[in-house]
Amino acid sequence: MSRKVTIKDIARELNTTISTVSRALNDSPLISIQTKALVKKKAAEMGYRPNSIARQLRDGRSRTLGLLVPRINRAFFANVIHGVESIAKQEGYQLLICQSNDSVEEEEEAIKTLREQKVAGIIVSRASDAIHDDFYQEILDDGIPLVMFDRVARSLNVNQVINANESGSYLAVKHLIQQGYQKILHFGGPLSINVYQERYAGYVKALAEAQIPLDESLVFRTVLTQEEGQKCMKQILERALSFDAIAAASDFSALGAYLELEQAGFLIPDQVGLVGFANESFTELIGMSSVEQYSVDMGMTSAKLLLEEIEGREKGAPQMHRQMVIVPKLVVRKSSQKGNERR
Amino acid sequence: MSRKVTIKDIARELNTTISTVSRALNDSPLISIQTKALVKKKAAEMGYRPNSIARQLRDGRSRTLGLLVPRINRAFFANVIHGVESIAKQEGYQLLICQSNDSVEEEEEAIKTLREQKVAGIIVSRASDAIHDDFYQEILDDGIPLVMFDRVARSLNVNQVINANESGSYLAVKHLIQQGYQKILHFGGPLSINVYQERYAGYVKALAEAQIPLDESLVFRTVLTQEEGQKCMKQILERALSFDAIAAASDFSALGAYLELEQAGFLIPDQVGLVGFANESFTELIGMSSVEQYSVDMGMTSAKLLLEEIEGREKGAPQMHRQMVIVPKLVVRKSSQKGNERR
DNA sequence: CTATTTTTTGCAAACGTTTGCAAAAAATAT
DNA sequence: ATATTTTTTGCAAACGTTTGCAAAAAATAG
Repeated sequence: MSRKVTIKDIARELNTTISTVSRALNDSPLISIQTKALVKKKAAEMGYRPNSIARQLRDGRSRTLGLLVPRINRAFFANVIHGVESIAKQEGYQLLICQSNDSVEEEEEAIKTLREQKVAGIIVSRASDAIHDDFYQEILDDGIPLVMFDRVARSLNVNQVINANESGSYLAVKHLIQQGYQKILHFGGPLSINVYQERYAGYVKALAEAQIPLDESLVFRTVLTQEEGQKCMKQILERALSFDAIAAASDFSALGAYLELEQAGFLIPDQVGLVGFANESFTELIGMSSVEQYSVDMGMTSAKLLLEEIEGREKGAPQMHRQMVIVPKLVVRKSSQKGNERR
Repeated sequence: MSRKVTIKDIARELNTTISTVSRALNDSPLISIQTKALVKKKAAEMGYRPNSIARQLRDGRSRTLGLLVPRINRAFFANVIHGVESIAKQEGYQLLICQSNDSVEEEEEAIKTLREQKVAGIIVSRASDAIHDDFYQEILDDGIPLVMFDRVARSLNVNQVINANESGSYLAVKHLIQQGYQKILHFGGPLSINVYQERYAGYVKALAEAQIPLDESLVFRTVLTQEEGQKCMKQILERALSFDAIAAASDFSALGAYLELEQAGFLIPDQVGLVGFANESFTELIGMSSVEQYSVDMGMTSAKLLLEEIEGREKGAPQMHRQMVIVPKLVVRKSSQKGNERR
């Protein structure tokens, strides 16, 4: 029935004008308490709901944040979303969530629609096949508040929230070495993505420190998904490559390897040590060591950073780009502890 | 620099009017191909981006769908979101995603903001502590296109996409019985939520069919999370309650039980059989039988239903409320197959 | 009781679109 | 050439808000 009640309707009922109604509902000091009460009562009575579209159009800003992730149904990103959402809600912002399905095209498409929606700012983690940064430079040039997290464009002067990936990976590999493993494989991702480049660097660093010569034939690129991990492991076994541990840049590829090894009858951790990355919830269940990334905090931090930027701009504060680095933690479980060396 | 380019700016540059520009950009047949080309070229050149806020205000409908789930970081819902998102994107709709954190208050709050955002329609799965339906009746009365999925209000005349929960649960329990288990516990949820009521009904039905008398002391309500499952299991063991299997209405509570049993030295499936519900990805890893719910399809179906409803209204088609029932599948794994009876 | 100040209200413009209707321009028919 | 039709363009209103400024009402001062 009462299709849509507007402030106009309320004004008519009350024999007053829309300005009065608007101000009353917004608790403007210009309005007497009596009228305020009157208006509010009538508004409630008539079932008035503010039209935020109209409001947004009127005053430019939209109180909606855009959030773009590679995939929603992955624990890491789901947790980040959760973190962002909690802060956004707290500050009265809506969230527009998109996924790029790890494709640059979809990523650019999503950004485009987010911009058309006039979001107040954007939080993004890049697709795994992203290469160039000019796209984001453009967003910055246009003055859209932006925060990148996890998979970022390091070269860009932009707010970013990242993991100390190198040190996380370093910790993992160092741990493997301390456990007595010698020939450690690395399952990594494309070096064009900061996180994989950095995790690789951590691997290299730990080996160097232990004076183990780097053997590039032990390094496998773009082994990130469970399928890829399993397939890669299978090929390695077929080729009878000699190794005794795997430091994976992804829990999923580690899982693939784990399943393949188990099926092939290898003993973990006695014959092969295994460490993943991200501490996805399944790792606990199968006793796989991994690197905790504090994903929820990452989301909360990203949201806070973005909101500060947005509000700073509104106040005309000097612009500033911050980089927050979250220090990860190695979670040691069974998969990387050789029985005879367990303390 | 070029803060925001509007059709007005384009019109000025081209010495024409906004109506022409608008029509040209929208490929109206009223405009000559030459002007269309001219306008489009200029628009691209000036970096014009349509302001969808203005567009939405102008023509009422918003091409944004509201999606409200209890929790984002849970595989089932993440997959549903994924499904909804794929259809929405395909049809050119945005998605506004909210979570209720399983609280009715937050749920109502979220619905309120979704309505203020003037979403074209809403897809919702209710909080686990939801009781009454009048809230949703109101939304229906206001003519907002609505689809409920999974946790729905069965009594309401509203579009719904649900699982055949009863038959899923029935299959699970029947399977346990066939495997030779006799004293089967049920870990359930509040009966005010359709899914738990129905899963309980399936449990009851399977027992009745096998002529096993129903023993209410074997039924535990509100054992849904991993923590609850673990705690409940612990108490059961302490009380030395006699049982040989568990049919859980949630994979998470089943997981809790699994861990507690394992810790207590019980053998699964030899001493205790276990079946969960939802087929969360971790179930495969630990070999736990479960009921597949086709979550991505559920999301896609919900989105399609909602879009049909929305477009039907625009065309003034007769209103209709559909109920889609997805038939679940029992996935049998190790946790419910007694060694000696394995075929 | 009038003059001044303070408080409260109303008018009207603006945000960026889309679109019905009228007007102008171009094309066709006489 | 003019009259008629068809194609293309422009004018102006509308969507529901917020807000600067002027006007009215109420309160205070003289």
